[in-house]
Amino acid sequence: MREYNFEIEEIENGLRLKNLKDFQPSHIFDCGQCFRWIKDGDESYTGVAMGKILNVRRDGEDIIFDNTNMYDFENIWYDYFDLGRDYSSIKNQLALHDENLAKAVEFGWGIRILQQDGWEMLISFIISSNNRIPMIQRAINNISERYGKDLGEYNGNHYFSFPTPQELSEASIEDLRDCKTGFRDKYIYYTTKAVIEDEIDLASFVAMEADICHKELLKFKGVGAKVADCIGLFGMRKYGSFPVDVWVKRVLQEFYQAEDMSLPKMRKYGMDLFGKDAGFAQQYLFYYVRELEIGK
DNA sequence: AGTCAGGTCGTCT
DNA sequence: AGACGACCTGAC
Repeated sequence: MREYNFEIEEIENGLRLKNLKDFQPSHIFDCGQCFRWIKDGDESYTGVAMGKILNVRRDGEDIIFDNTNMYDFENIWYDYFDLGRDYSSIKNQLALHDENLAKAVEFGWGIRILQQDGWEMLISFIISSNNRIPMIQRAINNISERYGKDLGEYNGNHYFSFPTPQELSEASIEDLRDCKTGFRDKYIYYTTKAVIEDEIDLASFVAMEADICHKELLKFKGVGAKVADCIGLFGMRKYGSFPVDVWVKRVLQEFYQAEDMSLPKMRKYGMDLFGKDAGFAQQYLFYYVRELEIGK
């Protein structure tokens, strides 16, 4: 077994993580980075990632991972939850930047940026454009049900993997419209087509230099600056990304004296302001203002 | 009925 | 380069 700076206890059908710092399920799953983790009635979250169903909840000071084992923890969940990163150090650094960021970090103390799948992020964030979270979730769920693999049951519900490019290429534009993707149906269709025909491996984007990665992502239909930044940050480890949506735009205007400038300028403004950790700063700020509806 | 939501695309200066 | 309207969908 590997050595960690927290303790793991194997329990019935899962794991108990003790002394795990900077980890709060609600902060992680509700900070806007993912769409497939749904809160159950018991305050636990169930989601699908890397073809596995996992349930996560807090139990006092501990975190419970249900429906998994040590093997998957070491091979999947450790990296997925970015457990090798020292978030306390990042938070301390950000808190020194300014008062507002300090408050945002305190508010979303348990946020972690998940290391999600690049291909899934590509399609998911295309769907996110000019859309609402419940509808984004529904569309992704429809796509997974119809084109992904049945992963079986957990607590009475069926879960499906997010389809591979090959699997999703079975869908026509009309099929995608039926999944309630709206006008983004053709973006998804042509993006999937491009990935298949040009044999693009989205996982290889992780190794790319951030700027190149961003430019490559912009080549896909339905991917603009904001969506490319989200894909880069959440699916390709580009932590200097600064996705600017309506909320972040408000943040920059409310807290950081930004004028009402264009999106490309806002993006540069944020990246210059926060530097290499801009992506982390963006997440804490986004969660803070959206939860409290600051500036609305 | 009109507006708005994790924006992007196409078209026109 | 930069501005502007259109766009699925459904909830307020």
